[in-house]
Amino acid sequence: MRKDYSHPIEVTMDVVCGKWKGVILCHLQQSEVLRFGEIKKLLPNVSQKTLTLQLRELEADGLIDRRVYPEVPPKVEYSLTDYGRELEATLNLMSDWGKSHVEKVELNS
Amino acid sequence: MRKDYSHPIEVTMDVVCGKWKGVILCHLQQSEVLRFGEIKKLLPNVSQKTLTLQLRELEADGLIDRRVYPEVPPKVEYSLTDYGRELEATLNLMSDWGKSHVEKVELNS
DNA sequence: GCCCTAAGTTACATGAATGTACCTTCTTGC
DNA sequence: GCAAGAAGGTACATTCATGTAACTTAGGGC
Repeated sequence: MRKDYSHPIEVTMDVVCGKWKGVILCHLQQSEVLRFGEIKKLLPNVSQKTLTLQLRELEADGLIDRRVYPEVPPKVEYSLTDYGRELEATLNLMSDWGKSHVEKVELNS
Repeated sequence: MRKDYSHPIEVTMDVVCGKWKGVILCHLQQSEVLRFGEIKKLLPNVSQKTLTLQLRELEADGLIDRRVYPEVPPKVEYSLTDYGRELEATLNLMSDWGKSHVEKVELNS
């Protein structure tokens, strides 16, 4: 953990609020297992370095599992841990709210 | 709205992921109405400028209401909009997860 | 007349987060 | 023996979010 939190929600936000973390988690929810390259294709605008970093942080926080196959070329698979799956309901609510927010904003324009 | 989103969860994260926004929303959930100074006391480490900015952004996104009383010295009250209240369940889940994450991390140390 | 008050604003500085470009690895297919 | 492939690492640059410090406003209490 990183610092002093005055409210438990800050913990969750710290863990989830990277620029790409939410989307990564959502995709892992749907697909169970994804390789690095597959995730990269799903997020066309993320850079290699940043994607690696976001995945490492999610791993360090215990949300995802990283399985390396000692092959060449390399093969690395990512999946949600049980612990990460405990965020499923939250992530789904956030997606739903986001969808309705988009619709709301489009109505007013 | 700010940019192209590839997934609806990005919208919610954009709206909620300021450094102080989650906590502000949680406090407004509990207290109904808070003055600027009260919020500031609840977040002892936020700077004046940043707090103002976060509140303005939440207002612009329709989550909170800002009521100015034309008095001197000024009086400004903030409260959740109905729309902001639709995030209640999400915020509560996030708080719960955060609490259990803290407990989990403390066990391993 | 002067200071205090609450909720700002402004100009400037800093740091963290993210991006770009290029290097590495070893094996298989040609 | 050369290139391609997947998943990185590294050095450096840039951008974005926050922070600091000082100024503003106008009425009430002294």
